[in-house]
Amino acid sequence: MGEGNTYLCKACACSSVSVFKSLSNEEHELLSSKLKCNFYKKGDILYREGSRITGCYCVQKGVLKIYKTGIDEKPQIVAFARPGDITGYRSVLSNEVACTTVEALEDSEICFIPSEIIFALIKKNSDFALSLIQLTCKELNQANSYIKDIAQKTVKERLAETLIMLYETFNVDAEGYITINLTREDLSSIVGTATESVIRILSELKSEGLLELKGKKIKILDLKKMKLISDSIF
Amino acid sequence: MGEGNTYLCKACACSSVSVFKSLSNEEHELLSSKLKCNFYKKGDILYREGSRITGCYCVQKGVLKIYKTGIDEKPQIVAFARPGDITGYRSVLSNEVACTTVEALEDSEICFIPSEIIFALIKKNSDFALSLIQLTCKELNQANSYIKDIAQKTVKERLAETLIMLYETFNVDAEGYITINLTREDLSSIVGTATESVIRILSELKSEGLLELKGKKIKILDLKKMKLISDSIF
DNA sequence: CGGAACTTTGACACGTCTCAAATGCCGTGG
DNA sequence: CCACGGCATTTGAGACGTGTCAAAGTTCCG
Repeated sequence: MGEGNTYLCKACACSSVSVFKSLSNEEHELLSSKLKCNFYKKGDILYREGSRITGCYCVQKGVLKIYKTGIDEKPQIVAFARPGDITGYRSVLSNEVACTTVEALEDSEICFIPSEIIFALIKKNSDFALSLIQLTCKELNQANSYIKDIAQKTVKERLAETLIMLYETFNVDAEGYITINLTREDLSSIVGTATESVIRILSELKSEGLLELKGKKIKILDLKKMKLISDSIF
Repeated sequence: MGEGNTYLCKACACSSVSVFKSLSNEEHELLSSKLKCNFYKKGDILYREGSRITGCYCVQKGVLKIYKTGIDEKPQIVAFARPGDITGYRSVLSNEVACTTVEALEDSEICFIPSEIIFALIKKNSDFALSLIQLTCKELNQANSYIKDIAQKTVKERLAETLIMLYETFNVDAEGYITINLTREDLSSIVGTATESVIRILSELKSEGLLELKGKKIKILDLKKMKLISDSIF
């Protein structure tokens, strides 16, 4: 729960990336002057499902996992947030309690943007409003696709799909391993399966020569075949 | 594929319900003057996944099913649209090809709203923009919830959940049967399972005294118990 | 009235989950 | 620095849910 020092953040990633690109100079000023950055340690919770939040969060540095809590407290990861991404805007804009829990996967640096600013910008700048709409539309479409996949694909196909998504979202380190530190349990919370199934299928994919495993680290050896599996083409 | 007569629609449901409630009188005028209504027969396709659409659709009368096409052309229903609902706005706003196919479940009357109007209204009226954002946020949250459910619940639990959703969305007729005509296959395309499983579990729920079945028609006898099942509490 | 589409039932195979136990890894505190 | 305890990972065995295929029955609609 620690949140370290708060400092004013003049020119953080938030103002240069993502939905804020349509802001005028003046509006950027307004935004920057109101931002507060915080440090979060790995495992810290930014906010919990059901709590009321008073602004949204823009990732400067680090990675967040965003999940809903299901049966028996089992989490279902619905998204990640990387530098440049914002989260919490849904609850802010709909003026409802948070519908997900957000947790830092690594030590992170996060800007807080008070609700008023968001609303003011929407009122002032219709391009910004449009950007926000397009952002939510894109996420909505991804969510619908995932519903289709999770309903129709096998666990192996979904795991392949998830690994490809992680590969494309987080890139790889010098050795070719995907640059994100997820436990097997985290993986199962994305794929929507049991942890043991993830483990078994990972080693199956390894024995088929498609993956290399080193502890938690995963390297995709044959992206093409992985895509075939993910697309149920075998 | 028939689309019947087109007529100008001065004061249709679209202008009184849903996201358009924040429009000024003047804007209502503008909107109404540009609307074109069409009739669609049961089974008609409004547009297909992958096609480019030039406006969005507002349901006056009837019901639409909205689905994505998956493995082996198997459809996955992601939403319905009833009178007052609009569809297609996602693709319009993101300026992308349609990400779903939309089909009339009954004979329907649908207004077409050209893209320009939508964009003009967003530019002019920030409250309208905000309404649109809130609409997409709500749908996004529902989609995320459904991801969690489909990943964690059994078919029986999801079927119960689906029936409750249909009950709450479409109400019941004089005899208490849910007012929507879905085939067992449609049901399986919502729940994300095989048609035979739907059939088996429906009759299981019937034999448990929770449902009454008359052809395609379904009556919920014990809503409370259905909710318990849906919530995995037995 | 006839044919097509939809529904139902049964048998069977397979994927996936659960539970249990063994092993490995890592950080904490002595 | 090492030993300990706890947590994550791995493996196995068995049960159960669900999907598939096939065939018969039913309903719907032209």
